[in-house]
Amino acid sequence: MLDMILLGYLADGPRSGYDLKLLLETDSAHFWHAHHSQIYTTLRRLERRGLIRSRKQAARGLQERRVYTLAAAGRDALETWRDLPLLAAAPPKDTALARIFFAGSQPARDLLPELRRLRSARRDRLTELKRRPSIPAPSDPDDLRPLTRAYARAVEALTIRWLDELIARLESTGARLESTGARRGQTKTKPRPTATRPKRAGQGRS
Amino acid sequence: MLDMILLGYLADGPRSGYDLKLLLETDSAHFWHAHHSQIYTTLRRLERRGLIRSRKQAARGLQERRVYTLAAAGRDALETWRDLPLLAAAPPKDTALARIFFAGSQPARDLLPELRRLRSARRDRLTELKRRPSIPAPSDPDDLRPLTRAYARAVEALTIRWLDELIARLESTGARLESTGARRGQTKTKPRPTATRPKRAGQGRS
DNA sequence: TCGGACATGTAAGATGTTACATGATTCG
DNA sequence: CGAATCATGTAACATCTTACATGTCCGA
Repeated sequence: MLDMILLGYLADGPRSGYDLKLLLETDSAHFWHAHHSQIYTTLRRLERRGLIRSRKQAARGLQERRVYTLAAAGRDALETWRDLPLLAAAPPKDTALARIFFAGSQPARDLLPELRRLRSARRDRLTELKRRPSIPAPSDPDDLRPLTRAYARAVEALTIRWLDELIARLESTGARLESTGARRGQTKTKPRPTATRPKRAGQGRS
Repeated sequence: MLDMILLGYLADGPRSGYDLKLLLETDSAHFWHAHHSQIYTTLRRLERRGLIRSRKQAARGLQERRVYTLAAAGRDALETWRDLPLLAAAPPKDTALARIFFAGSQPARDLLPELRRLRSARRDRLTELKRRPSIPAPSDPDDLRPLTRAYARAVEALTIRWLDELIARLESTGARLESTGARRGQTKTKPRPTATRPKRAGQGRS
């Protein structure tokens, strides 16, 4: 897949490895991620296979960079990929959800502060998605790229709402766990835990 | 991560590799995926490292199976994982979205049928998520597992809605490409000549 | 002159995919 | 009897992560 993403961007015009790294971090962060090490090695591999070509470019006042262009074989590969069935869609892998899924039980487990941090990170992601305009591409006449960003924004908003509900729920059912640790078993819901605004969770035991 | 998911399920009780494979395919398909080959090799690795133990179990009338149980070291590893910060959340990787992102431009590109197939697959996924009740786990007193499924359902619903809009949009702006070409196109600033339309685009009705 | 952005790489190891392989039991 | 489901594996390969490594240029 990374191959195709790199070829996809190179179809817009010549790009350096660094350019592509920045594009992945910004323009397409909502559907893919790669470390720079992987980007550079993948570019070299694509070049060895003749899908792209590179030349060194020493711009005045700038460090030397290696600029890649799409070769004919690369354009063909991209075409082939685009003709592939769109199905067999990405099996989702969400480590944060996995953590929540298996967070259960622990008596004094401090899941809540973690969830709040997660929510805040997701809010940042949403702001970032809203702030940065899509980079317009001539090869995207139907505005598919901005539309995928709109989708990503909607997913972020949904995620934040879900986290809100989850946090509210845990606050009401588990507030006492944060004050008195070390108790396990049937902890039934106390009628009045605290106000809707809980104090910050400190570690009571030493 | 797969390590932790397997340990997480083994914390509920003894399970065979096959059990875990089924759990991944059903119970946790909404946040993770693994092939059986990876599951079996990972279990062997976890056993070599002393995190889990296994014994062969030849049930009458059934093929022999190898049943794993969580060892003390495994329980510790799970605890450590649960204490890790929840952040640095899964960098999203969505191949379908990548395909749509880079689908642009091609004059007679048949994206629409593919999108319809994708939507239908997502609808199946949603039905599946609704149909199958969450497997109740004693180690999940706060119902976090069903709640992550509820989240996954909401994401599916959102995805389907987005695909609906996208399809509608492409139908209206690109209808003339599929029909006889008589319709005037509006909206886009793209002066598209209706010239280079190939007759058939792949669906082999003879 | 120091830190941050620019810019590019290598290497080891972990993780994940695809293909190959085997064999039992159950149901129609 | 054949297909589906149960059940477990190996091997080759591709992909991805983490750490190490090296420099330049620009502004404060």
